[in-house]
Amino acid sequence: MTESFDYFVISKTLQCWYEQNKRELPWRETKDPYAIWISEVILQQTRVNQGYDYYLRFIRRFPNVKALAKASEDDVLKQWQGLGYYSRAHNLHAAAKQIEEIFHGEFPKKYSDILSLKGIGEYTAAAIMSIAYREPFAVIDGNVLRVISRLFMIEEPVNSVRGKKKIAAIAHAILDPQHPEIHNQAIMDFGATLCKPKQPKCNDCPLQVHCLAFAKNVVSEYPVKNKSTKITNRYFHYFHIIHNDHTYLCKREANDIWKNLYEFPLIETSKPSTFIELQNTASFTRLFGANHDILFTHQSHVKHILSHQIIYADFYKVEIPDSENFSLPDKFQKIPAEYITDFPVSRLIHKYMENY
DNA sequence: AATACGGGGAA
DNA sequence: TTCCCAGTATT
Repeated sequence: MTESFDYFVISKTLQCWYEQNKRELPWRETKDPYAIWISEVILQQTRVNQGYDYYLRFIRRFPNVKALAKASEDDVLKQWQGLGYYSRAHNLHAAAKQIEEIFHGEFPKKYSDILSLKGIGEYTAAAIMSIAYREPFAVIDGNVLRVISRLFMIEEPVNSVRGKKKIAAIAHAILDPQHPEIHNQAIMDFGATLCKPKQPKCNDCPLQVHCLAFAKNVVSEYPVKNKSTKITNRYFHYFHIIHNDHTYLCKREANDIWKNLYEFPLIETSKPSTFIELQNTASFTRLFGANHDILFTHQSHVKHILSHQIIYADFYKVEIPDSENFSLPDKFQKIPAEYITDFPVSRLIHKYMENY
């Protein structure tokens, strides 16, 4: 009894704080489940500032499920270019088609149906249920994990199953079922702007009296977390081929970084390699044969840092005389030079194209 | 239960 | 440098 009352006070305090301090955001102007969905997927593992413009552009280009479903894969990827985690765009596109075919173009209203859509997990399903339909589902994202882990001094790592279950139980317990959409957005905004990972503003915190970690002066030790995996090094060698004002691009199909994005013909090596060493590989011969009239020029060496890998990329300009008879296998698309910007590419390729 | 998946911003 | 962000899918 006293416990549930305490939970109620916590939610009310958060909601009150939210009304005074919430950020004005475009996806908070609508109850359209489609728009809410797009915003939530864009914001997966992505800060509001980074996703803001993408949201506006995406909604303008694909205003509803039908528009997204009938768009081309490349068009959707192109809108996503630069945002990262490209499977989100792929899944968004697939889910729009799911909605068209399975739910007859109407965005589903049941939690289980929403959860069945590609790219929607427990967090996003709960966010849509609560924000678009005002149903009592508690969201659990990075902010909620941190806020609850501090408030209740959760000792289990938040990235362990036990820790997550413990926090999920509390998240549901403190949810105000009368105002789930306000509660959920309140606790996330609170975590993002006040109960931050570094330098939380405990002095301004309206939940200070409820916070066990603050009482023991150990806020900075929470959330407890298992250490992350280590990073790997990769070595990419790209060939920007120029032949009759055309170049070649290839779509990345493997389950790897940048899946479904395009890039120049690539040779990846397990160690740093000079051009001479590259020339002696079977991959090189497959691309360029034994043709001696080709002029290779080293253009740039780039260190590209991702979350769990570092890519060392060399770019070579490959000039082939117009008179030369040259072609590559079908998986490489021959592209007129002026069309290369039509293809969705990684940040790494985009930067090269900009400087070229 | 672990790992892969981008890119950027803050300290 | 390190952390981590309105997480999900795969292994």
